[in-house]
Amino acid sequence: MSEEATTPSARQVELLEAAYAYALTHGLADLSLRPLAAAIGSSPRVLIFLFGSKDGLVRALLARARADELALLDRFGPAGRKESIGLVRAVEEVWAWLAAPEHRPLLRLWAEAYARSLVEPDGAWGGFARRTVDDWLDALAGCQPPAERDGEQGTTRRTLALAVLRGALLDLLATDDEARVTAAVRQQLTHFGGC
Amino acid sequence: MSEEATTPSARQVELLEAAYAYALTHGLADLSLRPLAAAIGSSPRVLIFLFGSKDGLVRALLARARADELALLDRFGPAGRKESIGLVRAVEEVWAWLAAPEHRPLLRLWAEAYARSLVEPDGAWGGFARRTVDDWLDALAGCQPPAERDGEQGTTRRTLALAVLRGALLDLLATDDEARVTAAVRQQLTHFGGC
DNA sequence: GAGCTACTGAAACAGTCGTGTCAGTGGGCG
DNA sequence: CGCCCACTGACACGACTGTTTCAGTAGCTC
Repeated sequence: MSEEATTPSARQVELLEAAYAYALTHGLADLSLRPLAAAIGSSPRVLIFLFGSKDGLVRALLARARADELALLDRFGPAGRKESIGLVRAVEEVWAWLAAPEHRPLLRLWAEAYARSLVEPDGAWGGFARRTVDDWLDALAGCQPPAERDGEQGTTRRTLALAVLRGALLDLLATDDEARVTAAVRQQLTHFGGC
Repeated sequence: MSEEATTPSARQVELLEAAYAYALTHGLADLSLRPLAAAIGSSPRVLIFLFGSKDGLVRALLARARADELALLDRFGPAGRKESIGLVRAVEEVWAWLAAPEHRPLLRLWAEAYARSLVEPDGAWGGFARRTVDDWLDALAGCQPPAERDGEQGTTRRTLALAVLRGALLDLLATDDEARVTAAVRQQLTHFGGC
């Protein structure tokens, strides 16, 4: 049914991983087959052969990035967990991950893909932003106690939590001022629980 | 001193305005001179002549977009105002503007430029994200009462306000779910003032 | 009228893009 | 051995890209 339902071959995942590392430092916007192939020790011919087309490669790269994202989310909000940790602790822990300098490249790539998918909803980028919002809202919902999770107020609270995380991340990526931005997130957490 | 300190000619601002309208609907990422020129009734030759290069044109377009942004900010936080309206009201009013459907294209363009300037800080896009964060923080500072404005807590509060606005905007652009996102912003406002 | 400035059209330049063609390689398995 | 299959190199195709060259044209001032 899908155009690429076949299990990826060993060589395919090897090249995808190399291309992913390349994309993390060079960005996806002006990604070009020839420079990429030269950098990862391959050739445009092979990339086209393995991924079908450049669009296919980009789709694979976006899926790869999303896998990293989902792996992060799984650490905090495994939907079927016994006891939920609550939104406050979830935001706290997620922010620690987002603010870590070693994750900057991935988050820049994420921002790039997100923005691009807003401008042109069709093609390889299509739906990335939408998908990522749903991923995160679901994960945050998994962190809320059941009583809070359902109902309008629960939706509102996790939407707000996501907004704070995303907005703070944008600020951090632009200014690199971790002290100021982290202080803002902390400020939110103190007001978020009580009241 | 600057490479383009000359006052823009009438024809230049006319074409810039047309190109700006084009960029608002088509995005900046894969902007190309020939299709753009054809759409606005000009020619690649003329665009190069008037703006020096494609980079010059992109820079002019980004400056044009920033002008729109600064015009918005001026409406809320004119730095030398007699009485400050406070962060809560500022966020409230700014959000009303951001959530208006007719501003969607501008905000998509903004997100695109922001993300791109994160990935490649050099070139025409360079520094856009950084500049825009400073613009907004300054504007929000202008809305805070003087006693709150200075000091660490004031900085933290306006950083948080900006993060909520930006994060909510990202959500809105991706999901178009104005009711949910606006509810989240409102929720924040009730907690923001009191406590 | 001459001369200057601002703008414009047509065509071509060198380069890069994604992709297709054709001919192989090497290894596992019958 | 021979066959197949995943993979690969060299190369060319056509369609773009930003930019340049050359040759203007309108309008203004002197």
